[in-house]
Amino acid sequence: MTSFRDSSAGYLINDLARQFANALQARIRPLGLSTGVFPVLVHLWEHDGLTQSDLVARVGVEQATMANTLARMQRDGLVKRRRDDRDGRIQRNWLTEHAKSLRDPAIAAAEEVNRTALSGLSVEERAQFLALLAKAIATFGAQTGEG
Amino acid sequence: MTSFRDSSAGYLINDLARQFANALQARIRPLGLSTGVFPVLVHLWEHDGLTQSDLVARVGVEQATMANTLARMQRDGLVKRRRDDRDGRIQRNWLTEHAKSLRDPAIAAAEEVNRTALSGLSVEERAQFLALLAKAIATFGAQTGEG
DNA sequence: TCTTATTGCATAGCACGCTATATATCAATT
DNA sequence: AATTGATATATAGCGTGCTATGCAATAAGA
Repeated sequence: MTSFRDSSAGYLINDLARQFANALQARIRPLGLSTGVFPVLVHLWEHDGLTQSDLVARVGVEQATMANTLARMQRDGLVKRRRDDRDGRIQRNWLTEHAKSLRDPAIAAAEEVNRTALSGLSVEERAQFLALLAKAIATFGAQTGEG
Repeated sequence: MTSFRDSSAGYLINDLARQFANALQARIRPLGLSTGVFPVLVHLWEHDGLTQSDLVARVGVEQATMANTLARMQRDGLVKRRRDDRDGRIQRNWLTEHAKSLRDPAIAAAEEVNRTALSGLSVEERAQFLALLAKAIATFGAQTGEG
């Protein structure tokens, strides 16, 4: 008698996502980071000076969520925001030196969490898992409006 | 050049979990439900009258999270709480008739979200996906303290 | 030029997760 | 009986997500 929750992808994914978030949180807290800023940093490390709407499109959260996250990041000395001269609506987000210096340890922490989480899977299973995750994200996005 | 985020299980799972939560939220909102109460209801539908600590163990969230969720459910007329006669610390949580009546449409909504999310996967892939999710949850739980 | 979108960002308010801490009740020890 | 410990629940405070709404700056149309 397998109950609903054991065979519900959503139920399982929600569970796993919380475990990931908690594990990552524990490891990056000593760096002064939290889970919400992580994807923002990942994008700014790759391409500094993005606008809020750039980040909204890339990270995939709502605009209001990003506004709050960037406000916290500014408060905590991770980014500085400067208005654009040509377009008074735009603010570009620039990493502080401190935020740049956190890149390597932060990425290392995230990779350690990933390794821990997938340590029970074979190499083939890990590849399958990532592929299936990507596929689910893609089909979901296609269904709900091209996120 | 595959960037960190494309091959990070945590990154992908977090993404997918949000998509699931948003999709479920949209579908159960007309029923007066929200995502946080869903796992609690699933357990109470199977076994009514559980205590808060029962639910904490089963659902896997922290005690404080469950306390808040149950308070909202009581406020919204989904559960009634009665103290145990023999043990004054315990409160058992009983579904209202209204909450019982929501079972079928709520489960149907969740199953529809699951189908939508996995519609791009073959039958074999879906089975693999669920198995890999369960495996990751298990190994993760074993590593971080038998949640 | 004036009006009307559209775009970029902020704010309000809430759900839901967390940690840390308090409180009340029962159990066990002395 | 009094103290100590364990258990059950609540509360405070905050991060991260959401929807809904407001506002300022630019772009487009009349």
